[in-house]
Amino acid sequence: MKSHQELVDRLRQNGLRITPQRVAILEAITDKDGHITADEIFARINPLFPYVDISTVYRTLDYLTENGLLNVINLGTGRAEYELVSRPPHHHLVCRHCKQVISIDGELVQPLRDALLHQYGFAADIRHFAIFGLCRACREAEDRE
Amino acid sequence: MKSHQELVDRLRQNGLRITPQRVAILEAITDKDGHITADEIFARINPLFPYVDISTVYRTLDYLTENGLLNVINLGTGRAEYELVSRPPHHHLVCRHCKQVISIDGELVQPLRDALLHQYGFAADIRHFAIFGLCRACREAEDRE
DNA sequence: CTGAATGCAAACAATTTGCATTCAT
DNA sequence: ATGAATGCAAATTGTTTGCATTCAG
Repeated sequence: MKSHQELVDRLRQNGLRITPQRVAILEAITDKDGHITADEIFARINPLFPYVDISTVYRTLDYLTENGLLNVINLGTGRAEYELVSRPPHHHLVCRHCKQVISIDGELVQPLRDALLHQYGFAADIRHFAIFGLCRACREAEDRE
Repeated sequence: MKSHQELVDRLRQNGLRITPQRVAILEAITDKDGHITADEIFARINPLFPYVDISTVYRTLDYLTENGLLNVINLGTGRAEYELVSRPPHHHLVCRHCKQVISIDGELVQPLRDALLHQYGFAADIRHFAIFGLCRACREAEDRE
């Protein structure tokens, strides 16, 4: 659980510009503490700062991603999800039936990462790992049919 | 390498309707032999059958997916990719820098699948596996900076 | 013949862009 | 003061939908 203040400090340290919009957006992200979409951020911010435009949200998300504060994840929902880089390593199991996203920790995936690195020279990004499939509940429901 | 004829036969067997559009779309998919996007299909078909509409392409892709002939993959490119279910199990390594997609075979991932199934009851879809990261070339280029 | 599939045009949703204005440094 | 960031409106891109017409079975 990182406060947005720490992140603002980090922006400042890197010589990046700090604007009220950026602070508000970081706040929305740290509040949610997980992955969040652009329009979710917009929805949270809008009541408090009605003048902030959705395009600013997108631009800021790009900016924060480029500067290493955020990761983008694409979970096949049709909209990009953003999360703090600082979150502990974990992965996403996306149920293709109920669309539920289960977070699991990074350990399980370590052997696979090693294998990919050795055999393909591919450095799997430990934070962009999305695994699609069927969760237990949906699998059981499907068997019952 | 599956001919589109086999697939048309399969449609027929399942009592699904066969139209010239559907045949053309299947043909485009088997020709490409890999993953393909809706507009790629459209681009291939259009010169030959100019009357085929992009909406028909999308509807057909949905239809073929629902009926188990195709898989949808979302590789974070902003557009959905489709591929034949009949392709041997494999996965996609997506380079977040050069956007290259590397296909690897299914073996490597087997241990992880087993672990997910046992520990989380999650049946990872062996065909929808997308792994994001940095390919060798881009990693080396980045180190050099 | 009958319902399913198509073409067309129009609607949508997510995201991006051009440009004049405002603001952080 | 100067270039970067913003708001606004409009454009783009990928995808979906309503509806009258056509076609496969």
